[in-house]
Amino acid sequence: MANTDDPLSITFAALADPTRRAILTRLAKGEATVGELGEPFDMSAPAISKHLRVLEGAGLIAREVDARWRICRLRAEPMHDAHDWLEAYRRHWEGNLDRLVEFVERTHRADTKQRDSGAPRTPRKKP
Amino acid sequence: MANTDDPLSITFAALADPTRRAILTRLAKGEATVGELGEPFDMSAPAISKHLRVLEGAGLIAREVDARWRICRLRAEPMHDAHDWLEAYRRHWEGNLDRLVEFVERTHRADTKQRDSGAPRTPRKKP
DNA sequence: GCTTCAATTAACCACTTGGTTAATTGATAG
DNA sequence: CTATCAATTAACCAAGTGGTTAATTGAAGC
Repeated sequence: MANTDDPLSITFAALADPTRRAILTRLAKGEATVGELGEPFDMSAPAISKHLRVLEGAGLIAREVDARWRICRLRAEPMHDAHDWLEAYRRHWEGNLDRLVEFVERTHRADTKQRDSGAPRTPRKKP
Repeated sequence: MANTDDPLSITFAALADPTRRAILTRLAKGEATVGELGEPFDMSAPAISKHLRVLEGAGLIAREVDARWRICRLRAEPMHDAHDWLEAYRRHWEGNLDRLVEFVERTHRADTKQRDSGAPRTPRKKP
């Protein structure tokens, strides 16, 4: 997920790591220093620093310098777009719509020996 | 994001690519063959095949063999957990709660020369 | 000035990712 | 049997990831 990737890809990529998600969960409870954020993890300080850079690159956290400390805060806005993107698929998991389609499709084929669905793809030629 | 990663990480990682998201969007409209899915992209067939493997590994699609063709279908269930995870942060982006906290915190510090927030982190010792 | 401490940067490593071209598998059509 | 076609696998490559240890920066405290 290079720096040239689109914002949504960068957001999803940043969320695709349990350490980073745990850091965001911690920050949801309030600001924290880098040291405090890294304390729960069996991981070196540079490793935490890199995770924070990824989160900052995704716009999911902001860092502010306070003397020797860097105070991190959650910036949840990018999650909004990710949430919206997923929202569009809600009907597909609610009520198991896709399983229903599959079931109907499967039984139909068993009867008539042909594939079909509500939004049929362009038929392949079998001359 | 190795195969040993947790399901949520695998889901987010699978979504962190615009080609794969476009494939899912296409499949939301109905089943399709691998060839049909790859047609819109300026990309080789093996590249599409790899993307489909990632999506299948995340449980986001299912493939069924039909003669020479592989019919792909959307399986949106894994998105449900991702959506739920993000949902927990809704209040942080709605109403710009985090910006509010930052504002209050910033003005407070300007007045009293000390940092503080609603859920304060453990204070650092400055002996 | 010297030390200590928080954090980052530098350099390195093993592994993954996203793409390529070439070869392979399986089914269909003559 | 042979040719064709959909799709995958194999082998390869450049770049990115997630981690390490060692070195560096910058502010604080005596």
